[in-house]
Amino acid sequence: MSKPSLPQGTRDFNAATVQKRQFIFKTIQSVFETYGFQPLETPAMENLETLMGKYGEEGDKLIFKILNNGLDNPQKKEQTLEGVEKLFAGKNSTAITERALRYDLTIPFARYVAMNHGSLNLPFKRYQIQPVWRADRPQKGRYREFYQCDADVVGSESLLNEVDLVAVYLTAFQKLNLPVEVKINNRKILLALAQICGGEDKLIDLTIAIDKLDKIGWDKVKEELDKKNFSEAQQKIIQTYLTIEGNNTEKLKQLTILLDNNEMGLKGIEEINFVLDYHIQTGMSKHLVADFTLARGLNYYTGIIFEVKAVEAEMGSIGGGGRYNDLTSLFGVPNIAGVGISFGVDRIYDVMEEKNLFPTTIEQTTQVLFFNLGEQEAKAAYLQMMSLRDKKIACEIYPEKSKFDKQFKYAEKKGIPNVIIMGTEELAKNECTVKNIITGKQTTVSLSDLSNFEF
RNA sequence: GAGGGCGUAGCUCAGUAGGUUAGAGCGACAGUUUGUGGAUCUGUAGGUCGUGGGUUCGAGACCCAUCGUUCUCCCCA
Repeated sequence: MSKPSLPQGTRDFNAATVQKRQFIFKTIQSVFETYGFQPLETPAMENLETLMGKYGEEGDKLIFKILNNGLDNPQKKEQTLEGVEKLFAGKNSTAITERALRYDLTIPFARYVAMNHGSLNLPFKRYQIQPVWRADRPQKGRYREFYQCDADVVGSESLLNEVDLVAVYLTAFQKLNLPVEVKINNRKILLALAQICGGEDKLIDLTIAIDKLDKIGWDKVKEELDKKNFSEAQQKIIQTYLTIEGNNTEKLKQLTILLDNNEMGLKGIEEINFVLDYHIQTGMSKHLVADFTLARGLNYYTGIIFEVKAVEAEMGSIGGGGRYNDLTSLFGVPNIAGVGISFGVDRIYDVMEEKNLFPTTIEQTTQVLFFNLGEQEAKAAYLQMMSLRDKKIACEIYPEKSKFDKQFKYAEKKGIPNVIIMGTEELAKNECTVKNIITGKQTTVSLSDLSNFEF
């Protein structure tokens, strides 16, 4: 028998880790609810067709596909072999796989909205906290199974939603005590830049090149632009665009000049201004940074886009989102606009752990351990324990009659602060001994008073 | 998809230019202590050196393959 192991990129979570993760989940969830979002859960698997083509070419490759059952059925051998042929031709085959694990929460949500739009009360605000799976190669801050916490609003084009979602981000991270910066940009601005530099069809090439700036530097970006046939004049504009600096107001002013009254661009700038202006009022604008190099890969975004970065941490983005004006049309229901954000809990956990930001109080364990000193003693102790449990005090009894040494060590390792000793001596007097193993203080308590004892 | 690092006891690692019975610390277990733990001391258990080939008189060490893991790039949370 080989050693047991875990699939690549997946993890087990021990008690301490689960409690810390729960802390993050609960914090985010409570913020979502405070802002009027309601929960939704969708299945771990979707029809492959629902997911394919929604995340770009790269994204499609990272979808975990589920092998169909019954492929060994001899009667279907022909179909199966044909399916395999299709796979080798680079196509998907429903004969081999027709289901896949969810890749994010946004597309399943869009699918849900498309299926239920008749009965939804628009604008519809939902949040969703579930794991997603990606067949990516694991590395730091990157797993094959990880949680996302999404909040989306559909059926409203108002920028007030963007304003609100920024507030959700900043409120949640403030509660988590994790300093962050929310970067904001607008796909309309990127589109405007593309229009100025050779046409809208250049948008994708442009965003890919722009996105790489902080990683590879301008010279390499220029090389990419050369390859994609951007002219010198166009490159000049792009370079100016990328080197815009200053505070948000200054940056937007410079951008306005650069984009030279491009209608789309002005619209984009106006939208960012709207959001910034609202948050000057709330005092949150100091955590908001207009960043025109922000592009975001998911190609369904059409308006404002966000990305959250932990301040002073070696970690990719810990959240992202944006506006998608026609996501449900992919599922045959046009004209439902939406905007949403996502929290990457696993990365948030990693950053908080690295920076030691978890409150010490969240690791909870048993409060009282009853020693087991024999059959009669254990039976008497059990009764006392049940009355403490009624008072919501977490207790347990050591299941075997063992030496003190062993029972003490168990309590110590599990971090149980109190032990109760009920042996023959104590029972004879209807008492028990309560010992705090941290302070070493020992108290004799009569059994009738035990349920009122302050541990 | 491309490229690098690492796989030796439950854990963290050592193992010198290939040489006999592969080591340490921590942990575990037992005793010192029939009902008062954390300390000390003593003792015990635990490894087909990831797996499979190859080179060699001889491989934990060298070579090849394979699996696992980790990191970087691509891309992303």
